[in-house]
Amino acid sequence: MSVKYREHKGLNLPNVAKEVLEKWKLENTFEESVNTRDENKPFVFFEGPPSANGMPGIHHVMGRAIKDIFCRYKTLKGYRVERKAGWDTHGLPVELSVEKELGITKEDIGSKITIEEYNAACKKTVMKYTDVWNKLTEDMGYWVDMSDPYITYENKYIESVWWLLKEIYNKDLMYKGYTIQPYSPKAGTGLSSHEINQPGCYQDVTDTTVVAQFKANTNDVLPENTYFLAWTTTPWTLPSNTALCVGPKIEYVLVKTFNQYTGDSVNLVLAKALIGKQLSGKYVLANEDLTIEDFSLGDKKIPYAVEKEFLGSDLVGVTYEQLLPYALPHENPEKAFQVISGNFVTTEDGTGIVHIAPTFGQDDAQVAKDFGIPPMLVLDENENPVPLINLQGKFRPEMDEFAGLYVKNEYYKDGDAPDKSVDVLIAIKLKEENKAFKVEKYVHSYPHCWRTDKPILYYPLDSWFIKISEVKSRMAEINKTINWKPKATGEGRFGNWLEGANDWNLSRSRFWGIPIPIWRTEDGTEQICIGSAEELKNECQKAVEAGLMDNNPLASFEVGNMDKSNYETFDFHKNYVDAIILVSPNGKPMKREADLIDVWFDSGSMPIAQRHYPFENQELVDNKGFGQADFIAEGVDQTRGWFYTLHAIASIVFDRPAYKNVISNGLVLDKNGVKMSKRLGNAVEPFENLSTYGADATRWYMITNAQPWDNLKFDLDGITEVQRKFFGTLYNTYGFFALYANVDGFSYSEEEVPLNKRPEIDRWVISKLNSLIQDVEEAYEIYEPTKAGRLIQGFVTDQMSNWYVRLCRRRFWRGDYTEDKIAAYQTLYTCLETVSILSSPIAPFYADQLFNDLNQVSKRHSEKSVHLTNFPIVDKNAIDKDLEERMSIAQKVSSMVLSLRKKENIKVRQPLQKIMVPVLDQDFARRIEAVKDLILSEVNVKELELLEDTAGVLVKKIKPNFKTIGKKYGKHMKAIIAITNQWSQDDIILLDKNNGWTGEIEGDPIALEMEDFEISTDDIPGWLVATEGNYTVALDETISSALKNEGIAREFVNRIQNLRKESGLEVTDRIQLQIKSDDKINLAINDNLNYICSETLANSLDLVEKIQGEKVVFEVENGVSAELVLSKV
RNA sequence: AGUCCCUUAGCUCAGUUGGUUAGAGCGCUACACUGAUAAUGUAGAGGUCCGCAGUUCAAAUCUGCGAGGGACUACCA
Repeated sequence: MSVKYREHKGLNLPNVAKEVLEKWKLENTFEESVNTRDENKPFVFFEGPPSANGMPGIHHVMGRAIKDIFCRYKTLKGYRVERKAGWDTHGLPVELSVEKELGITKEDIGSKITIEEYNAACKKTVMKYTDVWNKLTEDMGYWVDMSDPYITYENKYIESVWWLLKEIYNKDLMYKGYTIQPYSPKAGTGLSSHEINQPGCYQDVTDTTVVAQFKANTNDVLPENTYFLAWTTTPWTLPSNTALCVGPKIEYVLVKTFNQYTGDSVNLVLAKALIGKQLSGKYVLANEDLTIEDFSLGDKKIPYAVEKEFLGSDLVGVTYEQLLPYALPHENPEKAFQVISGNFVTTEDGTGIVHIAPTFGQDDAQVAKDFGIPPMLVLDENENPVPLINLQGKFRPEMDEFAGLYVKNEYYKDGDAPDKSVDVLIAIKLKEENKAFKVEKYVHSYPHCWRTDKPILYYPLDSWFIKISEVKSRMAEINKTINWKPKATGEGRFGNWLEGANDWNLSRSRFWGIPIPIWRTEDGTEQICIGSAEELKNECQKAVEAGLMDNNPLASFEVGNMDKSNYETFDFHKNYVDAIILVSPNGKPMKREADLIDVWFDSGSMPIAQRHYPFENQELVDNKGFGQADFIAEGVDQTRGWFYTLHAIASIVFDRPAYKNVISNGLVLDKNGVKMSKRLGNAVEPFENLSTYGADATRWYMITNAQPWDNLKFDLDGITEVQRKFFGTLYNTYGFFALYANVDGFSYSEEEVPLNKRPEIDRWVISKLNSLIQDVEEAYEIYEPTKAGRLIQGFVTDQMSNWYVRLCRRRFWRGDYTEDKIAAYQTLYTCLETVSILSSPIAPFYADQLFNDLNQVSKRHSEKSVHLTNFPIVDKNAIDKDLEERMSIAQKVSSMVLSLRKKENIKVRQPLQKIMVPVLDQDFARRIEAVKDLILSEVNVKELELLEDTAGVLVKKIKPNFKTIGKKYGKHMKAIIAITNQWSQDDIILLDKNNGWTGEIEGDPIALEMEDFEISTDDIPGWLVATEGNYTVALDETISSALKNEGIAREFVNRIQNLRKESGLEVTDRIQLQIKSDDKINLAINDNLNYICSETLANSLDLVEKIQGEKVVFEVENGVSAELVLSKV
């Protein structure tokens, strides 16, 4: 026996991780775990690309632990799980951090710094923290191939993205439209919401506001001369009005009164809640002194009277006359000028009716679109639809007397501004035409361009869209085939989102990203979408031949050559491709559309772009399923991010789901449930955490504490608990095993002791173990890691450690190396080894160490790591539910006896004579008989007596079985309970005799059988009794003198064992004992001499009058102390 | 504003198809057990199962309304 089980000095999980990590590196364990698996049995996993320009947080540990668990699990199941890492490299955060770094702004790009230089800086910055990320990956034990990651800025990647986009383009699912965006006419550029939110952008300004009167077309509800009142702070948008919006649930009134400027009699519609606000000042409610008829223009008071009330929904569909008829929408003008409804309408200010100008407001555009209301777009000289205001911020020619005027005076050069702004002119015009109810100055906060300091407009700007609206029903259908964890996220949040999905706005007016590969003629009549480098090269060639370009920028690119170097001969980024001018079929020059693609399209393309499909890896993607993930996992915040874009692209292009199983995990909050942020200082630093507690404890805590999709309240005390409770117990169980297996030289070299030759407790724990394998496998299979972890933890702490080992201790450390002992070793070994495999996906480091500690001696596996083994196969024959039930009885009964002892203050060390258990059915009798010895030894009692109720001494209790009776006689349940509650002991005996009960309740015949009742014993008169559920136990508490002495002997054994331990003796050392003679204990010792000696490995025990050597004094029981000397032989 | 999720002991969480007295761990108190244990056992204290209404013989569980918390979307992640 040369190799021994490693005996560790204390459990240090961070060190374990370090040691195992070294081993993995040395042995290439990760590569092995992939390469040794069957190539034809792939399990496809997609790694969502993190952005490496920010530091990782503790939530990344959570997300990656989930990914890792299932990849490792599937590996154990024999799948080949390749995991290609990736980096998300484009997008606004990168650009912002570069701008900050260089001290420049978006405006400087192209002037102070070239786009080329700027993009180079972005490229450099984006990978700033790769090392940190790689370290986190390693430290937390996340296995992913970092050696060859996909990077979204690489030309190969972009080429695949372009290919996808062209596929979508070819399906006629792309179009150029517009969205309403903040726009600065002075700067001539759109602004991002980020720019709008910069401090100082919102400034208080005084604007001319108008409450306009929109004349309703008469109908059943509304009389002649009825006007809708709508308030606006931007009168310049009134010519572009195409609808009015009411709140469907808001109450409106019809008010009869007069226009203060013209004196005309008018009927006004406005929200009831705003009468006071609008009809104030001059306006007074008509009364006896001032009737409606009395008014004439010039009077100081204007009477009004409320005529009618209605709900907003009643007004929907009513049409009205255009307020300022300069132009009509070029499309569907007949649908314009009607009342629609929207939930965003409030009665906080204004009139409760909102003027809608779809071309100049985001909400406006949305609500108009929902109701099919056309925006005020007219056709320009080139037949392109444009709004009534041009890009300089001036009214178009259609606006007659207003044509050419800036809509805001601020846009004029200093000194050039007219006295009266457009807003004022419009207000005057409306007043004169009986179209203005009220004109007022109003101070409000309005966004300004941070660069020019001029007010911005919300303006329709060109964007490219994917027609999601056309494919969303198919997307919803495909979504139904995806297994979402949790289900509700897929069906609810994601499903609903799909149903209501808007077209996908792809355009981003930034610099660092994938350019939209569309080239277009100036008049927009011809365009081309480029889908590959080859195509671009060919098109460039045509352009060169047409004389539009001097040379072909892709001249040195060799078509079909997939070498990296070949793909570095050009650059697909904006700085490069914007210089390319292509030629249209009609010979016109085509320029690239200036925008970039939404970065979400980048990451959504990764299933194929990571493999440069279809230019490379066609076989893998087309025939081996690598274009479709078996499994992905990300945070729930990705529902409308990555999950969505993956799904959209795969659905549109391939008509299949991008992933079959998906876990969307919740957030990691601090222990008070507050989101972690640097600002609050409550963020947990992942590296510090990992080095303090170790990856295993952190991962185990995260996974077992809450379901992944619930938010995790991250509490360090929780990790400590896991460390102590789960890993501590597992470690100690192994330590116990190793200690004695080394003493006995157990190396699992003996023949396996057949199950039927092993004792009941061995078969029990093996049965439990196999149940565990089955349950854990199922939990992993349905992507429930929390369940798996909790099951394993329960087995380790409750079954294996606190029951099996506890009850079997003496089998390990007493007696010869018999078959029983070998069985015990084999059993415990099997448990430990199986646990190491089952828990390895969650706790990869510790599990590997445990596995190797065991395997190093036994050599049962040829694999050098637990992660290279196979998931254990359930031995269904070993599962014996009856046995598990029996043991559960033993556990319960033991616990009850211990509780009785406690109640009577009798130490467990004091043996007692007898317990009695009433049995009411033979099944129970058989079961408890089988585990009798275990119970007796656990509770330190000599006999167990089964009490059959022959004499009728047992007091019985009866409980109706609600489940079975409820089904039959639900209505009479209460009556039945009332009856059975009154039954006496005799009634219960009678029930037994008659094998049921029949009767009548409210005229209905009732027939109850024995299975409708549960009969249990309540009490055994004259005994100390504990009852729990259906079990009852009685304890004989008389202590005879023999028992008393045995108790004293056990007390001695306990003290001597403790002494041995304290003196640092090895478990195998033999000792000799001297005890000072004392009448009170002599008998107890002499009667149990053999017992004491064999328990404590004492060669001799002498009772002496005077003891020699260093004595120890202790109290045996109240008032009796003993003196003892222990010496090593 | 919309969509979705969550709410059970001081804390973290279980709670099967509705069914008997709603559980576990941590923490607290006391006592015990232990030649594996950083463990463990027993007992005690601790509950308006967020609220209201409904369905039902029976609701933590199903339905509706509401409250509180959270996430996402409201255009350049």
